[in-house]
Amino acid sequence: MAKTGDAKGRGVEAAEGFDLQNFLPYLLNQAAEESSLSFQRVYKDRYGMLRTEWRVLFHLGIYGRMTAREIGARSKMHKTKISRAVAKLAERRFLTRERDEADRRLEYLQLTTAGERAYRDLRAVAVDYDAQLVAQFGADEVAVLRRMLRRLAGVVAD
Amino acid sequence: MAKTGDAKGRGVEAAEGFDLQNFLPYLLNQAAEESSLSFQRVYKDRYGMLRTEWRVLFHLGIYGRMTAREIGARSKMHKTKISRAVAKLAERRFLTRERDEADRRLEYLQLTTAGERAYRDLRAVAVDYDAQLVAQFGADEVAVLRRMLRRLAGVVAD
DNA sequence: TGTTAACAGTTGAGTTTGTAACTAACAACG
DNA sequence: CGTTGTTAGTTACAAACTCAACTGTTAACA
Repeated sequence: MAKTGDAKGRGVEAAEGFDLQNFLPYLLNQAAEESSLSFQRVYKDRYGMLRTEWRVLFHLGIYGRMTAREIGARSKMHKTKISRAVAKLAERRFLTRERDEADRRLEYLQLTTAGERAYRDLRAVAVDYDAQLVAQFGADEVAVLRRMLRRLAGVVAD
Repeated sequence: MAKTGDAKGRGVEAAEGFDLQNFLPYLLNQAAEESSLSFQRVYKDRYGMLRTEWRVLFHLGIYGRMTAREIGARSKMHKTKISRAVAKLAERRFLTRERDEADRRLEYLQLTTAGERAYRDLRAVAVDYDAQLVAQFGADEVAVLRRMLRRLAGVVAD
């Protein structure tokens, strides 16, 4: 009963009512990409960092000394990405690696002074940027948004 | 006045109150990635498609015959990604390419019967999956979410 | 018209990512 | 102890992405 009269001109049953712009995975990706752009420019241009790298930097900046495994557990990033990000950050002297002598598989990562400086700098940018993103909505709306996103992201605790 | 007494144990000023889990670009990425996973498994396992490919497929399925340029304008995907996705879909006989004789730079893309079949199959999965994602929230909440995401994605009209 | 700019789409080189296999170390249990 | 399994982290290779340069075509306008 759908009005699919003009299959040529209008596309295959647009009338069946599937809207890509409302498909959550697609919509989330679009929003995520768009909202990452400006911040990406900063960490990329200012520090030559990749997304994985600022994430590792922030994890260490926020939560302090921890192992790659813990970063993986918190962020759900794959361990190879973390491994490579850590290698780059270490090379740039943004963090130090310290072997755990009790369990020599583990390596504790910690920001150096330079790493902390970079973290604080980027954190300030992030705070401003987030505020700017949030400013276009009401506080209650933002609370709803954050709660739903956390749920969709599968964040249980922290 | 922030209680940063245990810099070693707690990390660098967690007290300054920056929470990665609330930073919108990060949170959006987490939610987007997580929510894409199940659907990705379907188009990947069932059709060996990449994300760009199902997107192109859906654009043609929903909106009908159009050029690569139009797909790019709607989806904000880079033209090289689209070019390669189109090449793959054409190779699999999911779409046909037709040169515009009035402006020979343009090429109209259109799904074949096989392409349409794949589109309908995946659309059905997408509809179910979206419903399932949405089911865990209230209808009003979802409306708020979608509106905010569209805004963040920079969707003006359509 | 002839020249220059702009546009649609493709290709190639270098970079980043994903997958699987790998090393090194610990754990469990006979 | 010694075998087997598991874990933390790395590496190798292939797939995918990015960016810039390219082809072919149309538009602008002197």
